[in-house]
Amino acid sequence: MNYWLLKSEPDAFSLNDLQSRPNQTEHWDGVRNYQVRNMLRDDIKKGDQAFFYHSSCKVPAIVGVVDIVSDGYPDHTAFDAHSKYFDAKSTPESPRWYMVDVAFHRALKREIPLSELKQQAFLLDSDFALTRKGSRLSIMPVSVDQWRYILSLE
DNA sequence: GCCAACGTTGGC
DNA sequence: GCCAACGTTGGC
Repeated sequence: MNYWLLKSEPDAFSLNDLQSRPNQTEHWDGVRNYQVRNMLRDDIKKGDQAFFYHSSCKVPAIVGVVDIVSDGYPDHTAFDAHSKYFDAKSTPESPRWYMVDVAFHRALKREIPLSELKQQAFLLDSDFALTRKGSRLSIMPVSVDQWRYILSLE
């Protein structure tokens, strides 16, 4: 079992939005970055867990935990000419983009802001991807030790 | 294959 | 709104 961090802009899709969905489940679609695509296609598996991170907002922070409830499968929004995620170069026969399904697990007892994570020597020393300079990936791996450490800050 | 131009992300 | 850091595109 592996751990991840998923970024989302709360104005577009927040943890509360996920909790409000039918079955508290949603497709994690629209990823159009090859490095993240590879993770979705090859590495992220049903049964994994991920932090839900709010980005591009007043207080960027880890706000909750979600369950990965599917393996990666082709992102069908790429096939839909009306979708903003349409990509003519991705076809059902040869899909270019992938997604997984995620389910609400729980909200953290308190939000853990990025500013606080940046002050944690353990995370800096262990090369935590979120606080790494220039890191812009919308999905990133979290080690078991990092996962437990962050939960201990709750 | 290089690299300039452009677009995007996301913290501040 | 600014801007640093990346990623992508396309001419050559």
